[in-house]
Amino acid sequence: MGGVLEFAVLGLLHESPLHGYELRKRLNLMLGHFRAFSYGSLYPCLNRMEQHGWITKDAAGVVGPGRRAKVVYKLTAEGKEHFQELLAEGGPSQWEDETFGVHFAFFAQTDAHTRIRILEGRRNRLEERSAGFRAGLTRTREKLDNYTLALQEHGLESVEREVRWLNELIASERTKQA
Amino acid sequence: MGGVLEFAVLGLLHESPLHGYELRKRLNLMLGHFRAFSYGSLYPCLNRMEQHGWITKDAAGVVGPGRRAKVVYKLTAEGKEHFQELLAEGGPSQWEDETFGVHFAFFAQTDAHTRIRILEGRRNRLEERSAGFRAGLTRTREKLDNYTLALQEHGLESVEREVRWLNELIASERTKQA
DNA sequence: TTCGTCATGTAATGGGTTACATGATTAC
DNA sequence: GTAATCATGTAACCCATTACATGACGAA
Repeated sequence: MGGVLEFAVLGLLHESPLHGYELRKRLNLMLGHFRAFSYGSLYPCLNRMEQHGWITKDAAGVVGPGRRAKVVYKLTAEGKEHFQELLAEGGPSQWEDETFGVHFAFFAQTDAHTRIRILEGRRNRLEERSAGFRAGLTRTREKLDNYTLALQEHGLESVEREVRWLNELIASERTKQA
Repeated sequence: MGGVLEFAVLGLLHESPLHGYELRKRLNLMLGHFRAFSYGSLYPCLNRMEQHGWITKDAAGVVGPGRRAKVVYKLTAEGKEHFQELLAEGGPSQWEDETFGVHFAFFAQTDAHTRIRILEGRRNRLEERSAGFRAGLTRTREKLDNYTLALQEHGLESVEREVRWLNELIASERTKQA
């Protein structure tokens, strides 16, 4: 259960009902470089979500004999509630690489408190990581070959850059609050 | 088969024989933020590799009654050969996010030609991606909310930054060649 | 009439994680 | 003696991909 895909579907359907094909396009457009989902995971996921009662499948367009229905998925009341719960969580699972991006993409639907909680959690998580990087580098610098070293240093800089970005976002959230 | 883990194990055992626990530590140290592997994937992978004849399992230390052996894994001749083949590939599969880092970490064991081929492939792959980002941004900029926009822009900058890094590496490989 | 894109799905497979189970060795 | 870390594994599960199968609709 859980999973990024489910959350993203909930978020997109929250804006408007969609059918699977369109859903997938928006998903991959929105998540850009973070992830790309295939139909092989999307449709089964939609079915599971229907069984949970979070969405409904409605046939759209003409459904004659020998015609296949175009299926439009729509959030139910329970689905909306479930999405709100997930949105408000802001716990450690929202700080991971794969999940953070998706949660961030739906920040417009959250309150400032949750936003700041997630942004700070993410930043702290990354700061731990960069500390680990630095520790590893000072400990083993001379034992690493140039390529491994270059990789570690580039990784460290990437993390530090994301931390700066998060700090800017946090600051702007705070001034918005005030 | 294939997979990042297998390649990384081959690469580490190429340097020296190791037992599983140590292997995992080095793996996660070397790959830093890229990935982390658990024993639940490492040990089964080692078994598969043994069945392929790429590595051997040797008992190390005292093995008395009621004592468990410490198992040291070692590359076979076929294993070395297989690793060399994988190293020399430099095809599209080496340009992906998950694989590139691992291949890069073993660049010291490759020749300059392969290195440049992989670096350029990776750079081209990322340039396609950043072009896609830019296209998406100009097409949908006004339809996106501020958060989604911020995410896309940060993603774009990350990709552009990695492209610059790769260009520097490529340039330095070329001067080394000359 | 054929090509591209829209559209919906399933089956097989892959490659990993978590939680569990067990035991040895080291440092305090 | 006990806690931390070293050490080896298995079983159940998860979440995704690939390849496949099918078919509608619009434009050239």
